[in-house]
Amino acid sequence: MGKSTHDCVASSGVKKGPWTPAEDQKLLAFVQKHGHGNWQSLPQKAGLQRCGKSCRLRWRNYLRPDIQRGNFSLLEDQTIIQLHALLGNRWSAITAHLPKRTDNEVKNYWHSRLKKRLALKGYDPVTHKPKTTIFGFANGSTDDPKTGSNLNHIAQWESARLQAEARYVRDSELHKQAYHPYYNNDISAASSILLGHNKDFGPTDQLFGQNAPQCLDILRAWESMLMSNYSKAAGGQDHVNSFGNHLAGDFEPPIISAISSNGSSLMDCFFHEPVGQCFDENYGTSITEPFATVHHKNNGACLEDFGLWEIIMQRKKTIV
DNA sequence: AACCAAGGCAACCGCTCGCAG
DNA sequence: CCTGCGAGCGGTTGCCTTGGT
Repeated sequence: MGKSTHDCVASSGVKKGPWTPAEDQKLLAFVQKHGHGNWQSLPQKAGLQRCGKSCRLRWRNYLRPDIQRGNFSLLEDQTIIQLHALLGNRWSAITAHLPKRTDNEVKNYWHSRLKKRLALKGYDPVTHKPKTTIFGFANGSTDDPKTGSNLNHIAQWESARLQAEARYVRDSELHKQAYHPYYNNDISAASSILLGHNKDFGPTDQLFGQNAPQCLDILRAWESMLMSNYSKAAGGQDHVNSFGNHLAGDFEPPIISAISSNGSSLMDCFFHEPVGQCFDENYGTSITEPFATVHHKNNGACLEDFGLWEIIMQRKKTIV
């Protein structure tokens, strides 16, 4: 397409650079009174020596009344990180979940803070995978103590990614449904339905019909795979997961134990725990504990081994 | 106090998309 | 279908501030 005719050009009378308070006041007053309408014609009408594009940016990124300025909260940090893992550099899509922030602000914040923070923790800010190969431990080196600590982080990262995905889909797909477990914040019911624990609801597909949330689809597929692996493992035979990683035949997914012992499941963990606990500085507690348990109890098996990563990457293409 | 480097952030640039004619 | 225009988006730039020496 090339350069559009409306692009700001260095023609005479068009000012560039930082906006002055007087210019801000002119733009603000005009938009509040008339609306912005056509940005190209706005500068002339408002008496500004700026191009329309510059006016639009100034309004969107600074003057809009619904913008919240100031420090980002922990929750906002985590939301951005999780959504970036899911969506990549799609700042407008990410910002859609932070209604009081601008895409420019989120983008700047990512580049100046969050990216570095991830790097410090040993994650590639682009792929959100650990910089040290994620597959190292899956190649038979599960007894490496260094790997063990990585596993914990990986598991936490995966869970947070999934949670972001769940929230993303939930927000976009379910918010208009009047009667729905999620809509009513009855997450436990939703997860129970998926696991067939709640006899008050029919099968998942009957309940959701064609509006079945895809995040749940992912979890369902994952748990299905887990069950499948477990059933094979219970037979005492070694098996190989979808990544071709070898799993010892005597491993016992603790998720199974959790379901049978107290009726809750990994699904419950995903939806019950507040996002704010996912990435505390010390990677301490929270939703990720079940995964840590997975690691400890199963001699190094992790989400990767259960094929969740593969499912997410496949689903990511269809959801976004 | 002066200088310098690094970081943060507002603004710009160039490209793509959607839509109307 | 093609073209041009307006709007939106993501990458980049460059100025300003801050902190260290």
